[in-house]
Amino acid sequence: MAQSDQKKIKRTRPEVMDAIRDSAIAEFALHGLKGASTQSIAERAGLSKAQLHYYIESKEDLYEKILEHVVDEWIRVFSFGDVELGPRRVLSDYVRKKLEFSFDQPLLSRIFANEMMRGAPVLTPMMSRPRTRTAHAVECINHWIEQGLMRTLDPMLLMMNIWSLTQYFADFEYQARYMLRVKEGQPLDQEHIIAEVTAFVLQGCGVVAED
Amino acid sequence: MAQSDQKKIKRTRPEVMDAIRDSAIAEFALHGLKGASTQSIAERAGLSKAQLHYYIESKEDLYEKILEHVVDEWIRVFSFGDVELGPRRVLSDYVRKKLEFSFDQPLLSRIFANEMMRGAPVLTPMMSRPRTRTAHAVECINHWIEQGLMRTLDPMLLMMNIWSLTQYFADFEYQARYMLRVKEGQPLDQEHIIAEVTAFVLQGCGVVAED
Amino acid sequence: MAQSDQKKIKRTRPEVMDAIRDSAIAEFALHGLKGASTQSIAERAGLSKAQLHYYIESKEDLYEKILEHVVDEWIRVFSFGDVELGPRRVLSDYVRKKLEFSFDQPLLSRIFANEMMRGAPVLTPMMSRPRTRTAHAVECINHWIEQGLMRTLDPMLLMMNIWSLTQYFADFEYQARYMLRVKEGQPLDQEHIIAEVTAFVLQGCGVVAED
Amino acid sequence: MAQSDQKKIKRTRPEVMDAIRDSAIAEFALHGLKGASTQSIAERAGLSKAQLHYYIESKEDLYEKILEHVVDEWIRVFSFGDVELGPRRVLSDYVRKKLEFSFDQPLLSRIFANEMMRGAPVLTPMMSRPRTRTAHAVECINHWIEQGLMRTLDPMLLMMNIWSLTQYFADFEYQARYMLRVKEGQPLDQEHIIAEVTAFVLQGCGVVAED
DNA sequence: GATGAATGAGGGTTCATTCAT
DNA sequence: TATGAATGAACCCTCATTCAT
Repeated sequence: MAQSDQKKIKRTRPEVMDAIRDSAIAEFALHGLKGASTQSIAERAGLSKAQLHYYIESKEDLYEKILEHVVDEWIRVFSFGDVELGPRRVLSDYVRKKLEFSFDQPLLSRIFANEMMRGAPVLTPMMSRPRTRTAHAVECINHWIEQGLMRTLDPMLLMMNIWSLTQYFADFEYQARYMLRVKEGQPLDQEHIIAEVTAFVLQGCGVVAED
Repeated sequence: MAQSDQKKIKRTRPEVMDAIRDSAIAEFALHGLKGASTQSIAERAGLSKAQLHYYIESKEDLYEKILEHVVDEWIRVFSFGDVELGPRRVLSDYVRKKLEFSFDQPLLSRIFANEMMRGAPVLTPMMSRPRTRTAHAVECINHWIEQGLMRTLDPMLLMMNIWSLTQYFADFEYQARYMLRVKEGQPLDQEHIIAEVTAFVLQGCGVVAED
Repeated sequence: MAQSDQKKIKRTRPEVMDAIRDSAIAEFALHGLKGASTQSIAERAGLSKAQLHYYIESKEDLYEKILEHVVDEWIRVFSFGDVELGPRRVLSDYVRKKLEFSFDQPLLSRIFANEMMRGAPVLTPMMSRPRTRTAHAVECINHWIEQGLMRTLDPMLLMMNIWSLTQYFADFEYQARYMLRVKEGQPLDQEHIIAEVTAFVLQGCGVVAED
Repeated sequence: MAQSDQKKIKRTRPEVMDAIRDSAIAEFALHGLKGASTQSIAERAGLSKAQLHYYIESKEDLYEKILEHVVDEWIRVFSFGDVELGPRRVLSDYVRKKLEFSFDQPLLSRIFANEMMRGAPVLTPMMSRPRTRTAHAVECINHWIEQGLMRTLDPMLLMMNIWSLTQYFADFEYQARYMLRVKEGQPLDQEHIIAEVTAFVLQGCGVVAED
C-alpha cells in the first residue's frame, strides 16, 4: 500500500531485506512454501521479480531463513522462567508471553504451523541442536510435582497442551473471531482471553491457589 | 506407485471418485488450495490430468467439496451429548471423540486448519446455516456452572480450548511425535494422550470428582 | 432450451441431424470453424460429445456440409429472373429476396462471410462448377444497358454492390440495430429497409422510372 | 518463417510490440477472438509463448487493444467533410477514403466485422462515447435534402449503405477477386472500383450532376 | 544496483476424437 | 444406438530463475 504511493524512495539494503522478509512472511503464511509466488512477494515488497532475486538466493532459501527467524524468535521470547518462582508464577508468565506473541505475530505462528502440517521437511534438517529448553521445562514441572505444587501429570503433554492452547489464537484467529463474534477490524479482548486460558491451565495442572 | 505396475484394473466410477478424493485430501493437506497441483492429485489417483478433469469440475470445486465433507463429518461425529449426563461424562466423551478423529483423520483436520489460516475464504460463503451446535454446547456449560458442577468460566472459550487441545494431535502430529520421541511408523500412545488431555480438561473446568 | 426441458424424447435420425445442423450453424456463425467447439455444438443439440461424433464424421466435415447447404440455399433462392421483365422488376425482386434471406437466415450468411474473410479455404475446393448464374446475370445487365434501360456501368461490380448492400443486414445486424436504435428483441422495419435499398439500387443503376 | 532463420536480431520494445500487434491482427482477422491462438500469434511475431505473455496481458486484452485501435483509426480517417462543399464532393471523398482504407487495411476491417457478427460482445462495453460523428453526417445529409441537392431518403440507411458498399472490398476481398478474376498476388483495379462505387452512390442518392 | 528480457517447465483446463461396452 | 471413459495434444497463462545490460 504505502510503497506504491511514494515513488523511488531509495532504501538501504537492510530496509529492502526487511521489506522482503515481511512480504514473504505474509505470503508464506497465506499459501505455504509451494503456494507462495515470488511474484507476489516481490510486489508486496515493491520490487520487481528480477530485483527480488538479486536479494535472495531462491524461494526455498528465503523460506528457510524465515523459518529460522521464527524459531529464533520463539527461543528468544519463550524462556520458561525460574523453578524457584513456583508453577503459578512461571506458568502464568509463560502462557501470557505465548498468547501475546500469538496476538502480535500470528503470521509467524502460521508459517510454523504450515511447516509442521507438512511434516516439517524444511525444519527437520535445521533442528540438529538438542532441545535443552524443553528438557529444562520438563525438569521444572517434575520438580514441582514432586514438591506437591501441582498434580501428577505427564510434563511433556502439559507443554504440548499449553502450546496448542496458546498457538490457537494465532493459527485460528479467524475461527476465534467467528466464535467470539469479533469483526475483522476490531481487536480481540486479549486480557479476558489471557485470564481465561491462564486459569484453565493452572486449574488443569492442579496448581494450588496462593494463600 | 503400485498402481502404475498393474495395468488396467478397471475401477467403478465411485471407486475412482474415492481415489480422487483421497488423493486430493492428501495434496490439499500438504500444500493447501493454491499449492496443490492437479498433476499430483491425478498421479496419486492413478489418472492422467485429462482423465482427472473428466471426473471433477475444477480444482476449486474439488476443494470445496472436500471442505464440505470435512464440515459434514464434524457435524456428524461431534455431538455434544446430553446435559443430564453431567459435565464429567459429556466432556470426557467429547474430548475422546475429538481426539480419536484427530488420530484417525489428521488430513481432514489439516485441510480445515489451512483454510482457517488463510481467513476461510472458501468456507465463509458456504457457512450460512446458524451455529446451533455451538449454541447448544454453550447452554449446557452454562447450565452446569449454574448447578455448581463446574467452576465459573467463559463457555465459548472453553469450547475453543478443547478444540485446540484436541485438534493439535492432527495438525501438529509431527511435532507431537518429535516431542514424545515416537518414530514415523509407530503409533502414538493414544490412550495415554486421551487420559491426560481428558484429565487436563476436567481439572481445568473444575469438574468435581465423582465420589 | 426446449431440448433440456423434455427428457428423452427419442428423435429420429433426421431429426437429430437437423438439430445438429442448427446447433452447428449457430456455433460456426458465432466463432467460425476454428473457434467453434464440438462440445458446444453437442450441448446445443442436446447430445453428448460422443453421441455427436456418432452422427458426424468430424468438425471439418460438418462445417463443409453446412457450407454446401448455404451455397445450395442461395442457388435455390436467388434466381436472377427473366431479362424480358426489365431491370426495374428483376432488380427489385432480387434485392427483396436477398434482403428477406438476410432477415430470416442471418446465421447462414455469417458463416459464409466468415469463410470468405478467411480466404475461402474450405469453399474453394468445393467450387468446381462454373459460375453460370453470375454469367447469366451479367448478360442480362449488359443487355439492359444496350437497350438503354439503365446507365452504363460494370455489371459485375453492380452485382457485388447489391451483394454487399443486402448481405449487410445479416452480417452486421448488430450494427444496424445500433444505428437504427432498435433493441435486441424488437424486429427491424424490414419493409422500410427494403424500400430504401431498392430505391437506392434502382437509382444507382439509373433505371428509368416507369411511366 | 523468415525470422526463424536469422537468429537474434535484437528488436526494441516498440518493434516487438508492433510485431505482436501485426501478428495478432492477422490471427484475429483469420480466426476471430476464440479461434486465434497465442501460439500462432507468438510464432508469427518470432516469439515464444512465454515471451509473448511477457509483452501482453492476455489474449482478451490484446484483442481489446486492437479493437480500440481499429475504432480509433476509423474515427481518425473517416471525417465526413464540410456541408458547404456539397454532397457530390463530400460523398465522393468519403467513399474514396473508405475504399482506400479497405484496400490498404482489410484485416482491420475483418476483425471489426467478426466482432460485429458475434454481437459486439467486446466492443459494446467500450462504446460509451456518443456517436457524434454519425449524428453530424445525418445532419449534413438532411440539410442537402432540404436544399434539393439530393433526393429524399433515410440518411441513416444511406450511411449504412455506403458502409456496406465500401467495407465489402475488405471483408469479401477474396470473393471480389474471384468474381473479377484477379489472382491472389495481383492488385485489384482500385481506381475503377472507386469510380464505379462512387458513381453508384451519387446516382443512388440522386445527387444532381455538376454543371 | 537495477532493469528488461528470456527461458523452459509447469500451472489448470479444454480439445477433437476414439473405443469399449 | 447410446454411454462412460480414455487419450494425447493443445489451450491460455504463470512459474522460478537467469542473464545481459
